[in-house]
Amino acid sequence: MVKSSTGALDRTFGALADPTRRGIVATLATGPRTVGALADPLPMSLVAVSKHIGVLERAGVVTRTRVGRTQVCRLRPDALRAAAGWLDAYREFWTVQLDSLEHHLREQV
Amino acid sequence: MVKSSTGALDRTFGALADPTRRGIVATLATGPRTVGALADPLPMSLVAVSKHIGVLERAGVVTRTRVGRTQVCRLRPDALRAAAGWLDAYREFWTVQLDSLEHHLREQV
DNA sequence: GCTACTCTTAACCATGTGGTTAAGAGTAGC
DNA sequence: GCTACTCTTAACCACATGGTTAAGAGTAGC
Repeated sequence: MVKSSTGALDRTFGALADPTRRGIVATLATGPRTVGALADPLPMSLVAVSKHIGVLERAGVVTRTRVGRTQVCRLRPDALRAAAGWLDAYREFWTVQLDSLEHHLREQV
Repeated sequence: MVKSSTGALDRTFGALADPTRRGIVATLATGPRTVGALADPLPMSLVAVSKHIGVLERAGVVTRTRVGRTQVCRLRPDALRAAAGWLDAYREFWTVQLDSLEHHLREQV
């Protein structure tokens, strides 16, 4: 089925739903890397890593720029910030709301 | 291919990668709802909503408990907190790191 | 220009998502 | 017990993900 409203948050959360891609994000947070440098420690082919980077790129989490014959990846903060912003709206829930859940459970006894 | 290490974060971020499910989370943040109440305003079948809830449930974001002949859904904060915690590690990046990126770009001129 | 290096594209396969309809399982209430 | 209500399971379809290998595109450097 065709996905009608594939928004930015969809792609961002989707991109983070994989340990390999979260690892790439963690690495890039320490500085830019080439595709090869990112792929080197990973237990999969370069092609697979390139495709993971493609998912991160489409999600706006990463940019690729050609430098000589290498492709340098950098982290873009915007998408990650948006995802964190969405979750922030529920920060209140898992602090305040926990108390009222506890309260509710006590009432059930 | 079989997914070997499908961790909790994988499922949590994956669950949030859909606007319908994020909407369900937003609704449940205001209080528990039955499956029917969640499905009512949504432009899709009850079955589709039930499957979305299944994804949220497997991700640990939501619990379902039978009450009479209805099924009541509640938000569980743990999974969301873990996802927000992961993103928090990069909060520094999109504030501090932005300055050094700017600095880097100026150096390139 | 030839070769080597780096990476992407193409083709393929298995699985999960995202939806449908149809049928089944539990519970409420007369 | 029968019926109505609420929800899940089963079967199906189309598409994206997550991996593979093989082949192609750009660039560097002799």
